[in-house]
Amino acid sequence: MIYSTSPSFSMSLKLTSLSVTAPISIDPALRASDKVDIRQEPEKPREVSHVDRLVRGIIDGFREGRYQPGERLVAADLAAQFDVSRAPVREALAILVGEGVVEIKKNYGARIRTFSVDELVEIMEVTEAALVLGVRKCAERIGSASHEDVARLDQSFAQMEAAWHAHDAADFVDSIYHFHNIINAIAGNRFLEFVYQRPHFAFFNRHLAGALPGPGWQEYLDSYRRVYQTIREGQVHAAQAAFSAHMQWAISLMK
Amino acid sequence: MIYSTSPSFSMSLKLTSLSVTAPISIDPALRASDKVDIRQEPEKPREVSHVDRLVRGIIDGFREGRYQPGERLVAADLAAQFDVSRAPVREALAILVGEGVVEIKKNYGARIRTFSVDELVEIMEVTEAALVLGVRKCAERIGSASHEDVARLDQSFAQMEAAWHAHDAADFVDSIYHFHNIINAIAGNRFLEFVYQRPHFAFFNRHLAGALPGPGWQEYLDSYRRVYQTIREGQVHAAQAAFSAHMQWAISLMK
DNA sequence: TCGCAAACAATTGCATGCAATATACCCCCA
DNA sequence: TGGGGGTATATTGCATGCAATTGTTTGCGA
Repeated sequence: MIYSTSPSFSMSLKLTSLSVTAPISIDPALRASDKVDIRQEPEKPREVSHVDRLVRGIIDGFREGRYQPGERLVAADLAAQFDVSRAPVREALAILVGEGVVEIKKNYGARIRTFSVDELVEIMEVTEAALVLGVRKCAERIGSASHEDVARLDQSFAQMEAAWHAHDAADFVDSIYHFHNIINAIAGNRFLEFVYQRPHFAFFNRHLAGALPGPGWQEYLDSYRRVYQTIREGQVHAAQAAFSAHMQWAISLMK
Repeated sequence: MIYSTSPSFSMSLKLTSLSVTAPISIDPALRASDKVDIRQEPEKPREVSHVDRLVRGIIDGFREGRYQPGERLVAADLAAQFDVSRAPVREALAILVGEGVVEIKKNYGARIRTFSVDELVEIMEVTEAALVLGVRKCAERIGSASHEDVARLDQSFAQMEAAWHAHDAADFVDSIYHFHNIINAIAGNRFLEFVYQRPHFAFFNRHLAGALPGPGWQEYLDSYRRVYQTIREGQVHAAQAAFSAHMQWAISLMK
């Protein structure tokens, strides 16, 4: 079967690789919709395009602190850093502009966007609105979820606790992002997964770390423990309420 | 004041032009956040890049039926159609891939994505979750909204009614999209505006038109009238409930 | 007639080059 | 010393070219 490496699959792979951020890897099989001859594609060594590498690399670079918010990004420099020409760099930057992650100033360069507190609050509100859907549907479906999914949820919350105990705000925010990705996956709404995995959500999420290790550090984990436990117990309404309350509290804290 | 055409503004303009779709034009002044010397920028004849034109042109082409879902898009052809080289075409396609609007098959061409009913349902659920935030905050703030904003809301609903009476599903869906954009603007959450104006929402929204002029055509407008009226009266909870109920009803209709 | 394989054509992915232009620097002058 | 103007520089935006790779077609054999 030479055509097992179906082209539509390679594309859907590309799509996820564009939207997903470093530590989170979503099973590609989840995304494949129409074609049926989809499997893990063992032979191909995951050939990603330069554009994919660049988009990931730039976002990861930001997440890992290599690029600072507001920092100037010059296409030629990036091309040199990633050892490619400026054409794919420009395509990657175009994607990131569309994502709202970078701005391009003509004849000057791109730069990573910054956000005011007001903007972060607004982002939080929208994030809450979207994620509460995932929390609700996840709690509804946790009873019929696979053992692997439940285990991943447990493990993810454990990671969150670990990051919290280590007082590592960046890791903590990352683990929350990861936690919600698993919730969204169990919720079974692929579009929610897709939206939340868009670079701008991952990117904006990272921005929140800056405002985080504030006075409510203790409360933050407690809230998420409530969300986690009510989800595990399938208490749909309680989970939803716990999550919304947490987000509203976090928002009020930011102001 | 020679620096009135501030660079950050030209960028935010570019961003909106990337994300907004044809018939909907959001007042750029709404988007300008930090800098204050923002005005309609009268001297500059709105110089858009080729990439912007292409992104808009392709999405509009889809919205207006020029490109069909699943249709093959060849970069060289698009370059000829828009009278540019393939470089900006590739950048535009890269953006649209990131948006989930097109897929690119290597050495074959791009094509406009199609969606199953299941996927459309999932999209509707996320859309509801996001838009209900706008409906709520709009109802909260309608009392202190400017006369212009209220007038735009009224006018938008009138347009919706007109499209409905003309039995034009595409126009009707467009006017709903427009209606929600105004609601989001009044709601005052710019990130919600930004997210909802992303090409993939505009694009997905258009897909819904195909499933629309079904059995509940009458009910559809009635629902939105309830949403509109309760918003106008500032009945926060009722508006929220009316909108959610409508969406749930629409979703159940699709299954 | 059907299956299969090899050659062909078409298309993408990427590199490179050049013109337009915004920014930054420097020098001059007050 | 501070401000203003002109030049130089740096960077983008876009066009073009080429190689790699895929889809398609055609021809051959069973």
